[in-house]
Amino acid sequence: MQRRSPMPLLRRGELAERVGCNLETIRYYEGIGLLPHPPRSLGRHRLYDADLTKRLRFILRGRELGFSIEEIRALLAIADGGGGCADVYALTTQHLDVVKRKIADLRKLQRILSETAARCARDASPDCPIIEALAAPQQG
Amino acid sequence: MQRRSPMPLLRRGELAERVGCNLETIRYYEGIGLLPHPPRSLGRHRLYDADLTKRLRFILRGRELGFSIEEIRALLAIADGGGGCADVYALTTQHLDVVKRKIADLRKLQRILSETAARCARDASPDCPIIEALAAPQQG
DNA sequence: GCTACAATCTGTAGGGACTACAGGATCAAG
DNA sequence: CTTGATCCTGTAGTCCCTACAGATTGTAGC
Repeated sequence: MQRRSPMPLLRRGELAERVGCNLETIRYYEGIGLLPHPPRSLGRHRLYDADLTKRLRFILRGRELGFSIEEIRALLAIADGGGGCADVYALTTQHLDVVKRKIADLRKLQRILSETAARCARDASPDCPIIEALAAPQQG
Repeated sequence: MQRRSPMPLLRRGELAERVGCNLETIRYYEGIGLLPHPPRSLGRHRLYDADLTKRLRFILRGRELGFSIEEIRALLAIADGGGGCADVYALTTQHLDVVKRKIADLRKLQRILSETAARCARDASPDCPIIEALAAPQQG
């Protein structure tokens, strides 16, 4: 059990910098109950240990991966509860579908954007193909 | 010039249904100055012609493609001004970069999600690989 | 110990892009 | 002419933060 100060209790600003988020975001997550109330210093300053840091990283990671706050709340509940890997699996594959659809949409968008940009004369001509493309969605 | 009633002036609800958006969205776009004030009926009900419908479609299409309201405002200004295809090109390619980055991120996410989901035992075991993956981002 | 100055505390307001609601007026059909 | 759907207006709520103001600590130098 190596407990030789692996982390010397961070304050909010330090934690924010370490995990790479806005420091108000931390307070926000505490406010909505994703992050538990941390212990405080004598002067009521929040103090974060490794566990809380890990939990915050979990939340941020989930957000980064596109999970909603409520989805993350569910994941955390399962993680806290210990069991229910099946639930996590369901949540994840469900989310995976959303991600796949999003990628497909963006790829279509990319194609449209680059095609129209390629056709663009890049001059001051009044008939811009990009504008046309935006104006006429799918009129066959 | 075939002006034999190509469209018989739509009211807000009809327009919303036709273009496929929430009817409050139309009023919102009018409020922020993307959509001009339409003519009204005797009883102050908004009446939309083909031009306004087209403009709304333009806006919705732009949003769908991920342009921000301000970007669309710029595109519309250029379209209204007539010239400046070069500006449109700049805006589009710039946006294309964002889209490309987003696709790359989502692909990475997709890989992570499907890999972890595949490793998931789908039982009630306490050590869920998905939870682990979320908890430990990139600790080498 | 005292003085600066940075960091944190609190509550609350703002932002982007909508969406919903309440209470009243108008429209189209019967 | 009445009924029920639609529309009007202004305003409040949603989601997920982000920023600000004014007061309070924490800390480093002297």
